[in-house]
Amino acid sequence: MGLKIGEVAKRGGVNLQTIRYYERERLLPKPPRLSSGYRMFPADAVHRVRFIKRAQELGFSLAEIRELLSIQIDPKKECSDVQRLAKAKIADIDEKIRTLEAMKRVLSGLMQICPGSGPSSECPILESIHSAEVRA
Amino acid sequence: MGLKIGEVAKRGGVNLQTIRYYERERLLPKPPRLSSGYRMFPADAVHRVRFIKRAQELGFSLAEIRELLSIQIDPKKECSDVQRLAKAKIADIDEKIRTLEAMKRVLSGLMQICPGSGPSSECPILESIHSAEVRA
DNA sequence: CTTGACTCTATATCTAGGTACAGGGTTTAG
DNA sequence: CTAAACCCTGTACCTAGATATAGAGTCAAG
Repeated sequence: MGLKIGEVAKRGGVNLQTIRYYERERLLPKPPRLSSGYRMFPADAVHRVRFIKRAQELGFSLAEIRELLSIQIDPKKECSDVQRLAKAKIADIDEKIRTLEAMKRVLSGLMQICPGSGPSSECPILESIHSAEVRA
Repeated sequence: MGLKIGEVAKRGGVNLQTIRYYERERLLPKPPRLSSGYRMFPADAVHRVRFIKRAQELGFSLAEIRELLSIQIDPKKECSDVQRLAKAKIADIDEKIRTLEAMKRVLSGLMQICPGSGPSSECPILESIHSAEVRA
């Protein structure tokens, strides 16, 4: 019973080196070793790895994921701790979206005034970049 | 006539090392040197630096900015080349916004089902991350 | 003429999240 | 028994966009 590192990596859908990296970064607990020194992971290490990848997809950094994992494990921690992190992350996401929308507005505006032909030396897009400012 | 590197950095609003970095990365042309080896920049190097920072604010990478600059300088290049880059960049931005909105939807959904109190071991947010999937 | 501000090159460091390689030891199938 | 496939540690490398440091040379003011 127990999985060797290659199996955890394959089932978790990540590179083998990534498993060792997560262990170093304290995202996975240090597993017991065989007498040969081989790591033997409990089966739920695979779930842990997938949790990490899913949380990354949701925009959490590894540092934040480490915090989520510690909340999950610590029985003194509460749901509200998780909510706090989720709320902060939503605010982050909103901020990023606002910035991107501002960028898009500026670029779209420039596209409309550019004739799309003629020498680039007179291109209004290039001219405008000289004075463009993005604000979220 | 001509500016030393520190002056260009100060007026361009960037670190002095950044000027040398931009030169290495071919974002700024190699300036002539005094007999001492000091770089002497033409006055418009400052405009070039500001152009780079503005384009970064618009979401262009340094590689893309290098291309924008080459378009601007090459008299054979056309406005349409600039439009092509701007259009691609808008598509990039849209893609990023869609991804972020998908993340936000997932997180917001999780927030709503979480009671906000009780032990984290039963937190539906944590449980859901185990099966969450983000799609733009 | 000295001193402080400036510049030079080359190299190292940083963040974030990994990936790759070298040089070994172990396990398993045949 | 041997060879492939696996694992170990330690170290180096990668992207992107810079920033910092070391050690040396130069310039300008008083």
